[in-house]
Amino acid sequence: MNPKSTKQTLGRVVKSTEMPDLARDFSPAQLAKAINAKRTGMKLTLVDVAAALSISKPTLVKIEKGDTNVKLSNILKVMEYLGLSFSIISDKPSTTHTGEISDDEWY
Amino acid sequence: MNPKSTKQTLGRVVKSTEMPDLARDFSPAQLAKAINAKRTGMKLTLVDVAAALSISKPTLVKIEKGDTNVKLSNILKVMEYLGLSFSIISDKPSTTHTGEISDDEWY
DNA sequence: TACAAAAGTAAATTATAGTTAACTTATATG
DNA sequence: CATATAAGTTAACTATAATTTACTTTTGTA
Repeated sequence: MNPKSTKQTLGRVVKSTEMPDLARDFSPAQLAKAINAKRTGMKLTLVDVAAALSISKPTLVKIEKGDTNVKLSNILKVMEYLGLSFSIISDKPSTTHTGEISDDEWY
Repeated sequence: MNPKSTKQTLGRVVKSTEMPDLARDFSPAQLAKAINAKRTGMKLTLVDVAAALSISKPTLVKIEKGDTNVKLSNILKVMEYLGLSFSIISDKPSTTHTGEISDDEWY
């Protein structure tokens, strides 16, 4: 029941390639899914994107499989092209200081 | 005036190595700064971290200089070790759908 | 200011990511 | 089904990231 590849929405079953929940904690697999979902959602082929960014198809495939043995620069190219970006999260909930800031207590 | 390396906080000037504003739009330079700020804030040396993660010091330096010609796996090792993580952002503000989801309109 | 520890750089070598080209499944769609 | 288009894989090769070692520079501190 409830396989990841289908979703019930107001009685209508939606088969996807669905956008992963980007609020979740980061994982390479999640990034891969987001990239693949974006690309397919935009109706672009692997060859389209690879050619547009001057990267090879095998590299794009690696990225969409969640392989982390890939240069960051290539991943960023793809993300930017598809309209994805990162934000950086710090474990310790950043304390939203209004008061004094000692020189190295922020972390 | 207002150089990036100092900050006025309730009359006290704080020289840093300051945690970058993680809410800002992502850039490799920002990531580099966050990593360097975390490491130094935690009083760890380049050698400490490099040794703990079995990566070389020159690679760590590249990462902290914002060089993107580095494997994602190495960056993720460092980030995890220091308690940093990514979240993935989609350009188009994700429409917070409650209603119908057509099969490829999410992007 | 001298000493130590950390930061950062450089060059030579090794490991491996990335490329190209060709091929093999898959997925549509006429 | 037959054909086409995209996805995904493979192998040989090239480009370059990563490592090691050693050195230079910076920074902090007794």
